[in-house]
Amino acid sequence: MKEKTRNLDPVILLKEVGLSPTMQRVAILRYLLLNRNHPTVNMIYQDIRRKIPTLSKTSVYNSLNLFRKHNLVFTVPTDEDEKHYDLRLTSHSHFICRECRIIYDLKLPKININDEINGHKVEQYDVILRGICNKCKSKKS
Amino acid sequence: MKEKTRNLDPVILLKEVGLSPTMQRVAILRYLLLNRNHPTVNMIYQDIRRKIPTLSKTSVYNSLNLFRKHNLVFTVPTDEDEKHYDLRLTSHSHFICRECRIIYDLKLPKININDEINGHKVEQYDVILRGICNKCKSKKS
DNA sequence: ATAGTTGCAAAGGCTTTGCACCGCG
DNA sequence: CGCGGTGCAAAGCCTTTGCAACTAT
Repeated sequence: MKEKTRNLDPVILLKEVGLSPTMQRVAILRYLLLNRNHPTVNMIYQDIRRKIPTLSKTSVYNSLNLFRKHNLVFTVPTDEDEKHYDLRLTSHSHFICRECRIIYDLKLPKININDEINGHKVEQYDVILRGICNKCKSKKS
Repeated sequence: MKEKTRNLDPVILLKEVGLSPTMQRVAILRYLLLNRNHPTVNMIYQDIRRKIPTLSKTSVYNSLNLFRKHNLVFTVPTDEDEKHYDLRLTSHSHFICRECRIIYDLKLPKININDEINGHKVEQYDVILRGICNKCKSKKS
């Protein structure tokens, strides 16, 4: 089975869902395309501000919430206060290190989920693994 | 394979992990034992306040954070702002309705996760399903 | 003109922190 | 007395909202 390939140009992605590709939006979406690091609003803001010094945090929030409505980005379900954003161009799981809090992408064998479970209509699922990542493990020894 | 049965007495549970069973802590833990509804701090607070009117929200926070440190309770990874608490006496998954935001427990076939993936030490995993629950589905029709 | 965007400032909401008080060994 | 636990008040953050200025069609 082949993953559907999607266009990786932020401008085209935005147009596809009917959003005007403003400088800010393109920059934010491009950041997400280039940095697959599940960033927080602040990480995105701090980075793009170097190129667009007038960028406001509000616009980052606005854009990301818009992107979410259009299923361009998703949030990684964590138990942290800050939201972490994710593109999901391919289906994958996440490993969260309880030491350094870094979120790693993981390719797990797909699990079979019915479209309907206990009468609930299932649209999406996430698998989150937790533990100690390899870097933190070696730091300790 | 049999699930390990655990004592369901809040006092004993607290003592087992070395926490003194104060009135507040017992009440909070008992609430979680009796109400498997993935409550927020506020839900717990509002309920117990009826019996212990002097209870403070701070104490609810203090207790729950303590319980978490001792692995008595966990938080359900959602993308909401309020944390939802869960006991996990048995391993189960969660279904979150994107309409009413209710979190349902789900018994899914266990998935096989290695203790180590990509060099990361896996200690725990969560499966979160999302969609529309049966109640909200029928409301719409 | 008109609708859509941006960004500052303020508000809102959840959680943590500081600290005084209380109770119990 | 000393220690742990509680709870009020305040602070801290993340996020949203209100709104005025701006842009582009």
